[in-house]
Amino acid sequence: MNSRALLEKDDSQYMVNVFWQSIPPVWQKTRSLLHQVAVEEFKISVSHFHILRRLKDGSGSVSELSDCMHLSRSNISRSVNELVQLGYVKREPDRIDRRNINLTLTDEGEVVITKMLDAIEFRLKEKFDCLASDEKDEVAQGLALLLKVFLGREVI
Amino acid sequence: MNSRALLEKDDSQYMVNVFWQSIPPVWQKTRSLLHQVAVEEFKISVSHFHILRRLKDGSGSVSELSDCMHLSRSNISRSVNELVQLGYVKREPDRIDRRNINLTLTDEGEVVITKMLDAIEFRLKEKFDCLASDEKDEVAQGLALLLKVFLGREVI
DNA sequence: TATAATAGTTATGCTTTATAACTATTATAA
DNA sequence: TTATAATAGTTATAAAGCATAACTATTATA
Repeated sequence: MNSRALLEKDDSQYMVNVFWQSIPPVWQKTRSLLHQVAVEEFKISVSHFHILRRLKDGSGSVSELSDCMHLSRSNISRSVNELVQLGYVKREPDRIDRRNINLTLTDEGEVVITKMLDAIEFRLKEKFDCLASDEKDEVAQGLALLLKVFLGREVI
Repeated sequence: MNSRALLEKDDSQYMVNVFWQSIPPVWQKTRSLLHQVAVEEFKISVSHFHILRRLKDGSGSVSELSDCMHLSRSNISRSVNELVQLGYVKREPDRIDRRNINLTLTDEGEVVITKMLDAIEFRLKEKFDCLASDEKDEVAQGLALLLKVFLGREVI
């Protein structure tokens, strides 16, 4: 089917169609991928994986994680506790404001999340390498725009 | 930042970055939207919503839903049971192969899922209407390619 | 200084999901 | 044909995920 023709006919209706056909299945596939790596290979939950992933780029707090992951603080708190017991995360109370507890990865946590991200990247690259260079560009531009319109955020 | 420059440097690495930055947040936003409409407005679960959405385009079975939704048959079976009790879905045993039970929407189910999809479409269009026409085109093309490379499927 | 706000934790229960055991029906292979 | 396997669906059970509310400790503010 010629998407151009449809776009000219009713842009937004077509967008909605494309949205339903792509976003949910792509996410399901992604979630299944994360599940394979996190749960089956590394024996932690997908939620744990996301926490480690966020902490990889620097430190964080329960509240910050709660905000960006859209989960309640109580759940993050419990998950963090489990990650601490696994030896992947350490808590360090802030000396200035003692309400804050800073979360950082341990060396072991760093190793584990790096391995997991590598495993996932490997599989993602396998998929993306099937695309021509200009097609990759199109996907990247499309996703960047989607992010902008959906969340008012730019790709860094 | 100039994405073009990055693309020329290392296409797939950049793709993976874009992927992590866009897909999970976009999906979280989407899920939150579905939750608002399905759970808060229409008092059914997001999973129920997806079942009704699949059944809207024709009939289906527990196994088919299980496959495409990546959920176990037992869960689909229970969910379908709840939807039957709500009066949104009806079961019709197949006369040829009596193992199969055909699932279709009732009139009420049809009305409800149509209302829900309209509500969601309204909000999606609100977002997409902020894009210029050529930008919509870019998003649609990007998502179509993503679908193709990710799931080997074409947008209909 | 009393009150409110913030950060985090713990306790509880509901929802979602997976696994396993089961029935009923149809396909297949000896 | 008959015994076995495969398929479709259901039910039971338990585990994981998640939200709400109640709580402690600390800091801000009125």
